Amino acid sequence: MAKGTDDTIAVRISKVLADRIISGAIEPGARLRQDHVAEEFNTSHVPVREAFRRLEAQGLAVSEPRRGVRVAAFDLGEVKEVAEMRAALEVLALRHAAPHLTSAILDQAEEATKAGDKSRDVRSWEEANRAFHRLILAPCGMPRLLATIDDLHAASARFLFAAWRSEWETRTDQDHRAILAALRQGNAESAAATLGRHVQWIGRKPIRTASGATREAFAIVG
Amino acid sequence: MAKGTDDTIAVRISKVLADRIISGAIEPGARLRQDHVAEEFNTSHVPVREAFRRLEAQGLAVSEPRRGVRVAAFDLGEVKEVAEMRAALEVLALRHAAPHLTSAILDQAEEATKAGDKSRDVRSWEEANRAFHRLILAPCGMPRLLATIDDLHAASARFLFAAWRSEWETRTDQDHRAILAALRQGNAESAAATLGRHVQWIGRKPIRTASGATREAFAIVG
DNA sequence: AATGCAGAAATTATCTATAATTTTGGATCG
DNA sequence: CGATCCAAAATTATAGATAATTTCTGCATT
Repeated sequence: MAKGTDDTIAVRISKVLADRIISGAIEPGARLRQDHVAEEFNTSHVPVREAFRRLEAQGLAVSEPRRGVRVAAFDLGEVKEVAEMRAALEVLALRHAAPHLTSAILDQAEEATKAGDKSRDVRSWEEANRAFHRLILAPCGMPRLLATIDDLHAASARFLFAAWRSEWETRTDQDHRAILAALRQGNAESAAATLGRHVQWIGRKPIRTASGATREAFAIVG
Repeated sequence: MAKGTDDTIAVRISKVLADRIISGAIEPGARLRQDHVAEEFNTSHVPVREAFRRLEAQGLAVSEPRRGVRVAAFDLGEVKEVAEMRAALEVLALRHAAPHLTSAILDQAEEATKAGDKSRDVRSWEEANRAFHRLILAPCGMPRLLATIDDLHAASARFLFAAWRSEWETRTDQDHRAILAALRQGNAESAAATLGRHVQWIGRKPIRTASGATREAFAIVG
């Protein structure tokens, strides 16, 4: 992964901050103070502000004019919303990608699935899962659609990490295998239908809050 | 239309530029020079750069690091892509909005349809059409989905204005009426199906290029 | 005539400084 | 004791200036 030495400073900052927000290192609702960030990266606040605009566009931060920018909050409603948007858009992408899928690509996707099944922590499972989806969708050749899906995946990952902060139980992903089987048989519609259901699978999990009470956490697990 | 006096300057600039790009006042591929824009708006270039980031996020501009930003180009492929994304997402939004639609809203939507049918120029037709879609979709209560659909509408409008720069023939929108009728009968699925087909209706039109040759122009007409 | 190089001009990216706004802490008053 | 208001501090927004990069232009060379 090229760390983009030719990237502008603003892009580099936005990538680092995006990673922190997604991983949960910065809490939802936390303020992002431009001077603090600027100091950390040894820059002025101007590129920091541009980085904030990028995060805003991705839906990872929200800004109120003259009141600063803070990490976007999210609730069960947004988890559902993202799941449904992903279902609609990934199905569309897969329908267009299917004719261009080679067995080489499908083999790679199978490898990604196996890697996910073997993962012993959320982070590597998420990475493998994202790789699977990207592999089978990328050949659709629709850049705008893929960019939108990427942003939704970032949001999904955030929900996931918020719920399964550390514990993770390995599980074999039957959906991924069913999708691959259907694609190998040239049955794009069946694959798309499974994918549509798959990404709407919302996992539930009780987590302990800081105050000691327990509440349910939700995340897209597909 | 609140011109947002409390908006930040960057937001104001981005709105004006977005309007120019959508209307075709600035050609696709044209460079956006920050100092020139800054001079025009009597500001420094810093808010201009932030405005550029916003346009980029909306897909109206593309930027290459250290080489500046230019108005995004588009081709038939992207017109189709946007049409399909709109179909997928607007159908989703309508399914969620349907239970919350009141007859008052549907009446307003019918007014918008009539206004569109009476329009004698592209600009006012587009405005009425957008109002119709927004009215029936907004009650879905999914802010992220609505924001994405808005961006797609902006892109659609751009395609439309590029093709039908001035001439426009009035026509009665049967699809809008069919959608409203289905919604009034509580048949959300039928309305959604019609909407899905409706926004994928791509108009074709021969236009004369600067060099005198004719080529086909395409636009989403729904 | 085409190609390549050098210097100039233009443009972008960043930094430092200033102005404006909001938040906060504390003192005063009801 | 609590609410309100004012002043100080913190933070954001913008401006003006500087450094670095790219693009342009003209001239020399093949």
